[in-house]
Amino acid sequence: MADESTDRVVEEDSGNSNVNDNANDTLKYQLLGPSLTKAGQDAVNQQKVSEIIYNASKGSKFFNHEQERDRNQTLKIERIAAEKVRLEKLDLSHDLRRADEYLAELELTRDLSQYVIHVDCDAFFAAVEELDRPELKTVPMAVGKGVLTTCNYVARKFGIRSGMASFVAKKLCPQLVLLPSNYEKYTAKATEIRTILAQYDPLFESASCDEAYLNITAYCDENQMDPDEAVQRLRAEILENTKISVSAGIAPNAKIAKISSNINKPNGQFRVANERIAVMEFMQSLPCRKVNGIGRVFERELDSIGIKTCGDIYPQRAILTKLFGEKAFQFLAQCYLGLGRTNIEPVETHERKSVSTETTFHEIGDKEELRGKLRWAAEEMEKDLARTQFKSRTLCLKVKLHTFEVLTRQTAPPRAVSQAKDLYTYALPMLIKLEKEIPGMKLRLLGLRCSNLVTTKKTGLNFFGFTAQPKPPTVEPPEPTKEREIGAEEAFEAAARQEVQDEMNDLEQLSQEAAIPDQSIPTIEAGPEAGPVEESPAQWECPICSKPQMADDRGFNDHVDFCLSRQTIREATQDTHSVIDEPSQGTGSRKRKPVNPGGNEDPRQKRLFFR
DNA sequence: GCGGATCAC
DNA sequence: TATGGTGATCCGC
Repeated sequence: MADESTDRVVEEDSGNSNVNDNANDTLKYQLLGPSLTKAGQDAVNQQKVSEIIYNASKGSKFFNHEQERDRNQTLKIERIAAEKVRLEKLDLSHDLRRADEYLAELELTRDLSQYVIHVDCDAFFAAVEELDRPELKTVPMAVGKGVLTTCNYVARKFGIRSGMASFVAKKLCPQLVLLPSNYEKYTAKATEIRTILAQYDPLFESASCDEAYLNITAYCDENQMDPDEAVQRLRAEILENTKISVSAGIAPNAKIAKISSNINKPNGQFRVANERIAVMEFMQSLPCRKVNGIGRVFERELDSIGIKTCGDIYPQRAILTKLFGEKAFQFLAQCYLGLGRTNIEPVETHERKSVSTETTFHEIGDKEELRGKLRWAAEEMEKDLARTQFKSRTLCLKVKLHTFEVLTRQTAPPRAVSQAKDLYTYALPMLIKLEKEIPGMKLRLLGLRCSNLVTTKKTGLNFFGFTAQPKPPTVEPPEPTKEREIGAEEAFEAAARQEVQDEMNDLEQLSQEAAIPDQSIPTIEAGPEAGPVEESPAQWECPICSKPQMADDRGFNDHVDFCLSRQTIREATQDTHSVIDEPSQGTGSRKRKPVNPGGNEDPRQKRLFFR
């Protein structure tokens, strides 16, 4: 059976013009940027836009790099297509049975009892700017320098999109108005919106600055309201109170809600009913690219084996694991069935895994100047680590060459680090090594990333009041006062001396593969070696609700904000049910199953849950 | 565990 | 003239 259907697809596939017929087609598609399939592009002559972008980019280093990437992807895709042909000559009955068993297993996890919605602000940054300057509503306008972060719907008619280089956008539309971004303003507006969201689901989940997931099952129950009606009300309330228009998707799970919020954008909503048949039909004709987690590359790979829509996944199910791996198979199986998570939870409950900082600059080859950039990155990282209250056991240096090629090198300092001078000291040898590997190295970006994080926060109780760890977690002792009093300049001079030492030893070190810095570096002070990585998520007591809280500094979603807005709501609405006051009683106020059917929501974004 | 690649926003 | 920053995951080695 699988053989029959896959054969059919092969034949259909031979006429596919998207894949290999014209190498420039895929490159042009690539150059159009990632947001092509998003909303607002219907009226655009995509062919013409593509030509303009292509010509504006042609010959640049960026273009050459994209071309190179495109070539590699094309090669990979050819291998995949050839492998498919090879596989289909084999006996696939075992793989087919295994796939079907997995699908049957997944089917058992289907949960149609919840109303999950995804709320997405329409052209958010641009919309906020238009509130201050209404005259911009009727002209093409975008926010961002160098690269656009957002543009209004007038600009989209010209083929302009977020993520586009502004000089390219100007070619598409010379009269485009460009505004610098003002994140404080957007944050303030986002807070207003979240205040309203909390009334519909106090445990809503901010997906980003301008997006959120809500589970409105309880709200609908309590208010005897249809989900469509509830969302109409929610959107009207947001528009009235904040003057921001939002779109929404309503579905049995987050994955479909997310897709649905784009369907009637802007200022619209779309619902997929909580019925198996409705879900299956919706997925059947849905282009894979619409699913969160399937980007331009995976889209091309799937296309090359005849999968364009989620419905196309089924006939190919027997070969997916061998072609793309187990994770991808499981993910695609969930796409086909239209499964997704239903447990929506505040983002504070997620555990941070890394902190990073990076900047792009004009091409730099001068070694001293590059050290200056590294120093700056180290200083930024120190601030970020202080803000997030972490130390790091793994330090990663990221550079982008003038050719746009990206390289990373990581190292594990002998102990967790957080101070700029330490970060600099341990990152510098990696930079030096790269300079030796790449003679005449010229960079356009340099950054640092810290992972394997160790919290410096006081330990306590987690969100639900359980102790976070069986053993008392290690807490980094405060730095000795002596260290604190050393000024940054002084510290860097010390690091610079170390650098000279490093460079003197460099040849020998390299020959022994010993890019490990001298461990007698002044800053390393006693203190117990950090034991097992501190993972306690609960760190501080909320000044509003006096409950121990998960720590996470992500501004938009911080708990205090949440509590404050909840207080405001309660004052305004005489809210009496307020089960959210008692987070320790369970999974919150919602009537819903706490389980996550088929937790593998996204091939590249693992969700984190309470332990 | 490391480095490259992909993805989202 | 000129193409971003942050965080996360997966894969092959």
